[in-house]
Amino acid sequence: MPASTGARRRGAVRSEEARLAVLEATGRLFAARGYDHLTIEGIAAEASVSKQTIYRWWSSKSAVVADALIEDMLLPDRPVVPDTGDIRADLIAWMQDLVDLVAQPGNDGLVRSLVAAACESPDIGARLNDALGITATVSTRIEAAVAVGQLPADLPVMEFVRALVGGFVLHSLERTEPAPDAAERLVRALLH
Amino acid sequence: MPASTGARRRGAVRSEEARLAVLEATGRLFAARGYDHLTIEGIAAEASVSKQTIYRWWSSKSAVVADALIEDMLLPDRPVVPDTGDIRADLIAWMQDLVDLVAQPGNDGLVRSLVAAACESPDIGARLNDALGITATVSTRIEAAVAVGQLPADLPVMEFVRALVGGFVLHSLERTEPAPDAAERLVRALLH
DNA sequence: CCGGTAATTCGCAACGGTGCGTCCAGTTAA
DNA sequence: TTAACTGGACGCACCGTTGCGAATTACCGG
Repeated sequence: MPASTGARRRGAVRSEEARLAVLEATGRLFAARGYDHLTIEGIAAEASVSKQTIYRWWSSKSAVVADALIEDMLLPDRPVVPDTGDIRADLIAWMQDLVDLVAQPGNDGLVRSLVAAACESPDIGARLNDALGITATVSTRIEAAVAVGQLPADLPVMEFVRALVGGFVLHSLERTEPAPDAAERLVRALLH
Repeated sequence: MPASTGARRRGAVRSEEARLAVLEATGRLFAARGYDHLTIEGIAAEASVSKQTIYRWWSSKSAVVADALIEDMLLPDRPVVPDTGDIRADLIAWMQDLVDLVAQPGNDGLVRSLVAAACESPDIGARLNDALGITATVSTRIEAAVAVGQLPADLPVMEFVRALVGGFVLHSLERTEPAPDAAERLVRALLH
């Protein structure tokens, strides 16, 4: 670790090309076959990189996935919570976007794969909320609703969001065809 | 075909002893090392049973775990939702029991293991709710609260419960020390 | 300024280990 | 007789590690 000052490093420098190839390959395989069928050797082959190059920089499969998650290689464009002033309608619209997203052909196992990864790695678990767009979009929208009095001032925002996303995740784990009004029902369960 | 009378089976019958030994061994190993470190060969050894005997009756690791789940080999005694008449206090008490349960020494990875298993198997996923005691206790308690007017009549009960349990599960995945008032906050997020 | 050397990267290829899922042989029980 | 049992072996996939040669890059002495 040749850090800030003094100890300068000598020798070849890390190949950014290889690094990106690994993360992109991880994203492709993750989407195509899911987290549990992901293997280091498979990633290496897909990225046209040697296995050692992966082991040199990442300690495990979950570390690679965590990095790919950070660099936005795993998830397609995440829905954004709209702000029409009506918090209920906005949350329903957002949840519906989420439902539609995972209903698309290639994305059936996507949530399950993410959750599986989170089960295995604390790093990914901590970022699971972020991955589904919570901090970035939902909680700020909730706080705005609290500010204008649409929601009680003492609402535990973090827990509220967790319940919302958690309900969505549990539903995904059940693998049942989501009802047409699934998004609306889930939001209504929280906003009654 | 081997119906009521007449058509008798020939040959040895399935050993109930072996069947139970497998499920009990699965329960022990699941609690001790978690779902992902569970192996068929490990179960066979722990149960003093040949690997073939497992493959004869179960198609995969997750099938064995699903059966063990059904036969209550995986989870310690599950908390029951009390009924004092105050739905909020009851839910908080139940949720606190749940938090305390997984806070016990051996149980840290229990929820994560269950969720990991649910990710891999539709069978287990469908039963995850049951496993955490939903149908048996929570939803009936909720419906009772609806009946006496403590909760709105049009509350989507199933979704409400999913949100409650989902919030708990997501919190487990984050691996953060639960705050002392975590149970209370989660319930308050749903009951405001 | 130039060439040597040391450090660090990469790719390739192999290693022993573990678990998979299957198969066969022999034994035991309905 | 027939099916379930035990025990052992098989090839396969992937693991995580190691050794090797080649390329790259900094430093250092001429």
